[in-house]
Amino acid sequence: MTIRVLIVDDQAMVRAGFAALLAAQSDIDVVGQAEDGRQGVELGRSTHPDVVLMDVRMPEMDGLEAARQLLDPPPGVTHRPKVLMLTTFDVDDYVYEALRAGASGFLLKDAPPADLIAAVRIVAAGEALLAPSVTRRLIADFAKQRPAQRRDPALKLNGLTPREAEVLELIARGLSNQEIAAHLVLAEQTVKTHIGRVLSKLDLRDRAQLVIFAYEAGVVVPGDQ
Amino acid sequence: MTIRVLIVDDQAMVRAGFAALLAAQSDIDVVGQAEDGRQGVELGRSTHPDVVLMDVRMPEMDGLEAARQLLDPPPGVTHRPKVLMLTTFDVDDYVYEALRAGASGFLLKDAPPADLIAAVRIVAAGEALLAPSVTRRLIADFAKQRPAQRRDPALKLNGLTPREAEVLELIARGLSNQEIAAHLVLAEQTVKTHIGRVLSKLDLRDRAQLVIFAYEAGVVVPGDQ
DNA sequence: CCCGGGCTCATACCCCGGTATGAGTCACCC
DNA sequence: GGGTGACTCATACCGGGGTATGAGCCCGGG
Repeated sequence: MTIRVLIVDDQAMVRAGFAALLAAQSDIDVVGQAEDGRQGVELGRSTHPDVVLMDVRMPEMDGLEAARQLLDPPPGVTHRPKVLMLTTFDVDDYVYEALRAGASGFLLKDAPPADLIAAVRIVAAGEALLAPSVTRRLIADFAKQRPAQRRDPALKLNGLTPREAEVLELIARGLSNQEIAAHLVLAEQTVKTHIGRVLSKLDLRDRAQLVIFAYEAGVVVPGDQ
Repeated sequence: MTIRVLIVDDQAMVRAGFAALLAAQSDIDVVGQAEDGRQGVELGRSTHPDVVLMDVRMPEMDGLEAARQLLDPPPGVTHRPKVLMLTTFDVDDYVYEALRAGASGFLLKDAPPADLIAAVRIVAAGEALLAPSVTRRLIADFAKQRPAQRRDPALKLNGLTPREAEVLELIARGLSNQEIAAHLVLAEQTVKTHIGRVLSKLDLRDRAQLVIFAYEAGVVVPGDQ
């Protein structure tokens, strides 16, 4: 079972180098080469590679956009290759863009050839791999935006009772007082009472500020419903 | 300049294996071995290693807690080693805990010896490195919680006008209509008009849901004020 | 030139949300 | 047994928020 690889890079010499390197592996087939993003997307659709080596900076359509199109195909297109991004420069925002788009890896072109080959195999296997400097950034970012967020029952809900915390979460989900009452099988007034206490305990004004607090305190987290 | 390494693992054979492997490298010194977390923290403080190889599961004090203590030292202790977590099992929540605590890497013990050696060097150099399966999880998580968030001027604010977007952000900061009016030098009614249009465009009900939308869409981000 | 969209504002209405006050039940603890 | 705190609910008030309607201003584009 050979790994089908598509190489997308605007520099002919780079393409040739990678192609030669990879084609020399018995388990890897280079099924195509493209010199810009647009062509890369086309070839990606027609040659259905397992792995696309994608340069970041390219004329016509950059690697990020091309990766997005390959990874989020229009209805009808079923094939989704793995994308391994490559860059000459020591990264920056590109990385995050690429990862958000669903890329499986991010390597610097100055990596040892053996690393590149290993990377292709890893990515083809459904795993992922990043250049060490990229990994460091990602971890730092990850740690920063969720600083040692202990998941204990009691967050830092300044002395909220369980019931109050429950109400707070429902508010942060966008429910009205009536809906909360229905949800918890309570009278609407009871809900109001709880909310009143929460507001005073947290020193806030209205439910909009409660929602803000919930997000900032990690009671709810963007993207989990 | 040799790399000073401390090995923390409850299995004597594992310690011996790693020690032999690493000590054979000319640029690596094994400066100590510990068989549980508590001892690991002690030795970490006294032998000031550059890199700590830390097993996750251990009696007495697990690797996570030990890593936390080494990476977030009490006042007075200035030394902060890099921590490279090791595990036998294919990971889970441990990973996230470890990364939040500031670990520089996470490897599976079944990785090739050459990988372990390379990892020590990478981590010592201030970079980071993860096992491919871990990398995949981290990326997936990263991509999920910030889904393809285009950073262009226009987010995905379903056709909001600039003014409307501005109002939305102020709502997401917790301001009342009056305060928004004052802030933008407008009549309160004008603010209401804008909000009304935003609500209908986004198909939402009230300002609380607007706040939720703002966080989910990345108009505002937890922890940036 | 006129048309449309973005922005502004007024008047008027209604209801949800938040406040105030008081009170009843239950569980737990000294 | 009395006290405390969590939870429940009622009645009553009112002000902010959201809706509806209509209108004027300015700008850029057909």
